[in-house]
Amino acid sequence: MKPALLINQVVQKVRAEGGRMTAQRRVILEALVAHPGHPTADEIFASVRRVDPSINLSTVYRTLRWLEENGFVAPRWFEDDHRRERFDPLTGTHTSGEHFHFRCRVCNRIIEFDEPLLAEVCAAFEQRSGARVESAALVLYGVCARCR
Amino acid sequence: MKPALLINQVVQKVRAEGGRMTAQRRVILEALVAHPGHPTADEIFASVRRVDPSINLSTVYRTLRWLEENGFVAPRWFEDDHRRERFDPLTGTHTSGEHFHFRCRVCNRIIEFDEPLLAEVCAAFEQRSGARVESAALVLYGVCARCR
DNA sequence: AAGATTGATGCAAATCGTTTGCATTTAACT
DNA sequence: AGTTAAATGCAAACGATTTGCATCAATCTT
Repeated sequence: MKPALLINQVVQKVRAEGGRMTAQRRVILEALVAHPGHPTADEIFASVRRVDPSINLSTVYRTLRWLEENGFVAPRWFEDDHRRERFDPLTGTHTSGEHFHFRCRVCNRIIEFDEPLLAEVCAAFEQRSGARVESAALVLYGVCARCR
Repeated sequence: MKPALLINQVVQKVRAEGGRMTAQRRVILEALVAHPGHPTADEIFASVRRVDPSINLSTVYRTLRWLEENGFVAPRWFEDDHRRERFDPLTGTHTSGEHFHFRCRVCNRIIEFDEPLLAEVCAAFEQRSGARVESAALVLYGVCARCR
């Protein structure tokens, strides 16, 4: 459903920026790709440590920030643990403003969906208010099918 | 449009809970009522200090938490400064799940709206996924009419 | 293939918003 | 007025993220 973010693309971009493809970055990327859903920095850190225990948390953060700045992941926050940043690997299958999240309060899983009505909601608001809408974040909270 | 949260109601609730109506709480409440939009704790703190410079920031937090637990305000986070908690005075004019926010990235103002389509979006998602939706948070980001 | 260059790392300390423990104050009861 | 427990002020703790800096190592040079 959601094709994995391709490591090759990242390598290419790193080099294009005059950066270096380090062992740490490779491990972090692999952890991110392998992770289902929207991991936090220390979930990634935990995976990464199993492969190379010498990797530091700040390296994980720096790598995730780099990925964010270069459009490979997007930061997300959800109302329950709103302080922990979560990283949403971007795949190009849906662009920002066109998809939303559902978070199950039982299993904490996050489900991603496209929602055509959302565009209408934005358009309606623009008309009514005179504002220009540039992006939208919709999060639904509840209990997923599996947990009911 | 948005009727102010009534101090009398709070006083009533405080007493019902066996609590005390202190001078500090009164000042904080007045600051909150006087504040347009969705202030942060230290915006409230700043207002409050002008009236009584001896009030402490932790008292502001404790009071806001109490208001939150008793349904007088709701906590909100927006993507730009996602770390700062904002306090949304609840008025009973619209209930949770039925209203959303627009945030202007120029003036940082937050505009609140009801949006009937949102209920449809939730219903559509429930049908499609089998999940039960309990609440929804929709935030639009862009430039408001005044700032264009 | 060895050396130079400079970007990335590990570590520890800093940051920022929010919370907490505790001794003291004070609102509301008697 | 005196009692008592809730609320305060203060300072210290917190948890997630960031930063400065000395060191390490990918890539470029030769």
